[in-house]
Amino acid sequence: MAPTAPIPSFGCTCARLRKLTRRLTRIYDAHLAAQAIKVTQYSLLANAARGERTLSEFAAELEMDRSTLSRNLAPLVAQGWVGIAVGADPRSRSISVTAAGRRKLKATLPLWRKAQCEVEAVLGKTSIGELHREIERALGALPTPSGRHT
Amino acid sequence: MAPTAPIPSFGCTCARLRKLTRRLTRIYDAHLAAQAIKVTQYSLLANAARGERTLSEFAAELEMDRSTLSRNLAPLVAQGWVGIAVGADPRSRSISVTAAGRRKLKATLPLWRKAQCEVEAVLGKTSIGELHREIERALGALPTPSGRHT
DNA sequence: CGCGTATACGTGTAACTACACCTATATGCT
DNA sequence: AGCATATAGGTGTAGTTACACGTATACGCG
Repeated sequence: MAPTAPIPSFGCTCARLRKLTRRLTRIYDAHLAAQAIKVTQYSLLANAARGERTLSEFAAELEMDRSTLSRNLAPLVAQGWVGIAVGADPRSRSISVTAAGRRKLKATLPLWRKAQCEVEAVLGKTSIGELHREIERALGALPTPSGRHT
Repeated sequence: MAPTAPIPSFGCTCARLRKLTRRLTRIYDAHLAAQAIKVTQYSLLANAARGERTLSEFAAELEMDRSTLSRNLAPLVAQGWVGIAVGADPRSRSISVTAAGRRKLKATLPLWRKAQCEVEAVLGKTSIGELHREIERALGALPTPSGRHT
């Protein structure tokens, strides 16, 4: 085959998004490193601080696999920032932020803010607004994980 | 504590982006599952098909850690889709796509296209164009991994 | 030629991510 | 009460991601 066929996927939305995610994550993580916490963990902690919920509820909000969330919480629990207790339904687990977790959030907030500000500065207020709008639009339109099969 | 201080990070660009990435990845992976390949692997394979390069060059293009790329290539090598040979400089590794890899690409392309089309359909041609533009704009503005330290 | 430095990779470690499958408990129906 | 089914989590396995550090080879200078 002479033309070798035009193999695209250089315009793969998913790949482009993943590349951007890699870059952004590195920037945030660099800022948060001073508090020895990653942006993924900080986000989790901040979200958990919104109120006590079960693992399933939390996972559904984040649209993350329950097992993924369970494992991502492990380091936070190990640091004493998050507590996991048996819920009303003994099958469920209630996720809560501890006092230490709240202190950690408070200590990390300025660093996160600096990261966010840097990104906004580099991108420009308008541009980041557009980016957010597009992200939200996509999140609004794209199908949600829906129900698990098994 | 009544006010508890306004802890944000619900507008964290990184977190929103990661959420969107999770959703998109699931969609693409669902389509590609019929060919037992993930979108990350397909992207890697398609990119590798652009020409033989060293690991470092490839990693720089993808803005991915060399060690990450090395490990992500492992499954592709195991499947016989990608070959890794010692380069001109014996320290370097030359990454190439095998004949089997090209066949795999050909077989997978329609599935990827369906995934991409579904995303475009759900988002709408205009919207996905905007999303891409914003992603590219961000990629153009944000600092590149720059130099490794060590 | 030999030594110091820079470069190219690999390994160790750790976290993020998801699917398949297992266990335990709740719930509804008979 | 008893069984079938559904729901909540956990474990196994595998892949994605990056940083710190180690090894090997190249390269330049004395």
